[in-house]
Amino acid sequence: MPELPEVETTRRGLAPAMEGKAISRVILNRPDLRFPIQSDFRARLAGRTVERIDRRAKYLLLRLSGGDVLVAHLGMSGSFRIEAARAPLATATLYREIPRLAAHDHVIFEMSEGARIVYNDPRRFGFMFVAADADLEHHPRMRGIGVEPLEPPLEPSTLDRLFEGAGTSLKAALLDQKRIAGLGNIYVCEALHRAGLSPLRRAATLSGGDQFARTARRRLASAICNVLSDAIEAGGSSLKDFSGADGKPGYFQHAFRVYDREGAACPKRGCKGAIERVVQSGRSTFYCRTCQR
DNA sequence: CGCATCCCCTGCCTGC
DNA sequence: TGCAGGCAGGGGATGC
Repeated sequence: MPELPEVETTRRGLAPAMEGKAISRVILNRPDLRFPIQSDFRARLAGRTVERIDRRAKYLLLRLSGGDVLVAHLGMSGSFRIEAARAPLATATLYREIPRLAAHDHVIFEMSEGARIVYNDPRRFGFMFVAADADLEHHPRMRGIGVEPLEPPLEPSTLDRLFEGAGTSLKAALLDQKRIAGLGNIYVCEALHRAGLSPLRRAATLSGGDQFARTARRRLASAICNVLSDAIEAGGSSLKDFSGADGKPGYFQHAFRVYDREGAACPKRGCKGAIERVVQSGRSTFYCRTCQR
């Protein structure tokens, strides 16, 4: 589910529920997600105020008072939901209301004002950890992450540098988080179709000074920025069950031009081709061989 | 070093 | 209806 637009949608949904508010307690329903959860995870969060929520690549960064940062990655199936504070019962409360747990609710953040932020992740490819904010850029999981494609907007000259000497396919190069951060399988396929470039082409053919490469870089840089901003504006893509933390599903999946559209007519005006599915480095690629060269 | 392959895990869909 | 197999938005480890 979550590529850059979905993570950004999640960030925007969580911000009003968490920023400026304190975490009173953290509940762990299992000792691990993708990786074991740090033994001091709960203690380092309790009582801290979430000062700001940022995004880097596909990571959410919750900056905490006291100099720590909570880093969360949603993997393939992770999502957050907000359960608003319940109104206090009018008369004496005879029981403590137990919130309903859904399957795969692994981590719950209780906020001081009563709201609960629930992390759900069926496949458990997601993970979280707490780190000192000052060391974050040296952290093994954060080190080496590539450029952010939107802020500032990706430049053709950056693509020139990133693809120089790359022996791999354009598709694989764009999926590589060490080059550009935040693209995943959907948005790479969509960006390449918008740019009219074949995912099978060698990435290095976009580097250098010849006319084709210069044009291709310009088209690709624009296509990447445009598809990501369009998707963010649509609240991301909801394939199965993704929804932003506010509970609203995204609707960018209706704007897919190639992803998961094998056999459909190519949507490009005037193109008579059809969308094909091929496998590259073990993952599906959708493209039109007629207009993507 | 770069690249392909396999693997982690659960759920859903297809075909038999 | 049940079951096996394939596939899924990510990315880390391994081996060539």
